[in-house]
Amino acid sequence: MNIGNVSEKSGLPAKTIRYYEDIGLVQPSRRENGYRDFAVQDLHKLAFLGRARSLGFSIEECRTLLSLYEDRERSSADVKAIAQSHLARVDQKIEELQALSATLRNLVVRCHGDDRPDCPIMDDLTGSDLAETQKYPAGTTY
Amino acid sequence: MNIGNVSEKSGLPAKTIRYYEDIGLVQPSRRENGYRDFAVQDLHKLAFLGRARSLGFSIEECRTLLSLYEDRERSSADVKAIAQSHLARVDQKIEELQALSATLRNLVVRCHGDDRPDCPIMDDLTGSDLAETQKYPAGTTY
DNA sequence: CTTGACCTTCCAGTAAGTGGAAGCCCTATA
DNA sequence: TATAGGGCTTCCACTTACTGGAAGGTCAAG
Repeated sequence: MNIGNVSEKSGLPAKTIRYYEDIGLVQPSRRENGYRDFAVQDLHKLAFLGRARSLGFSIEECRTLLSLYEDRERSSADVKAIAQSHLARVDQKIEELQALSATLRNLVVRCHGDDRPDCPIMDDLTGSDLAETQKYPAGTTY
Repeated sequence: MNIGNVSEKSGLPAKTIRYYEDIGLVQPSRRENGYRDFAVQDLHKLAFLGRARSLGFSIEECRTLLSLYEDRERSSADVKAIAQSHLARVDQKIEELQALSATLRNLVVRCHGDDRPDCPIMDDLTGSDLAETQKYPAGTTY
């Protein structure tokens, strides 16, 4: 199979597939004319990678998952561990973004959004709602 | 003020401050010995940038916010627009991650996590829960 | 005079690709 | 048979927002 064919079937851009070869995730053979020649197994691997990436696994996690994928003796515990730590990262990120969202939303609703310069968002960014003494402790010189 | 001093006061690493100068966010003057010499206004700008970055605004948004910060005639509407579109992006990201989290969680709870190779997570990644005809439509040749 | 903390610049690397240029290869058609 | 097109190749640069490190100049203290 040529790369265009594999690209279409796997849903991955040809560029990405070449990149995956570069970093050793797939090793297609070559024809005499230099064209890559993908086996069905390569296509399966690439589809696997596409799905794993779409679930947010990092390339290095994908590499490990791929080796587990090819290991008939694997323990599901090893797979689960990777998924679990990824899930934890995702959930952590969600929490961070939710806190961020709350802060931003609060600023946005308090901003009039008119043609005057007064702006609680700017006030937050400039720290102008903090006491001067907190921003620049007494006795500070520059 | 030397960069170390500004770094400490703004909470930004010296490396980051130099980078911000590189991309034109601050323009400290130079002493005879080549050292950067930051004015109090520079410190304010850097603190502003630190806060804006911590709220997730991109560097380019920060650049715009900084110009609004320095514009006494600005409209709060301009500031609000930036914050609002950023908020929308954040909320969108949260939704994506929540969908992702749900999918991962579902896979994780269904995985026994023992020493056998059976694994719903792997099944998802390999698409083995899809009908073969869906994966490889009849008549497909490689 | 030396030591150590600061400061300087420049280069490289991060994650995971994406865009583009220059140049083969293959097939169909005029 | 010449040529046009589409597909394939490699290589380089760019993206975001820094971060690490090397090599070397500067400054104040002891």
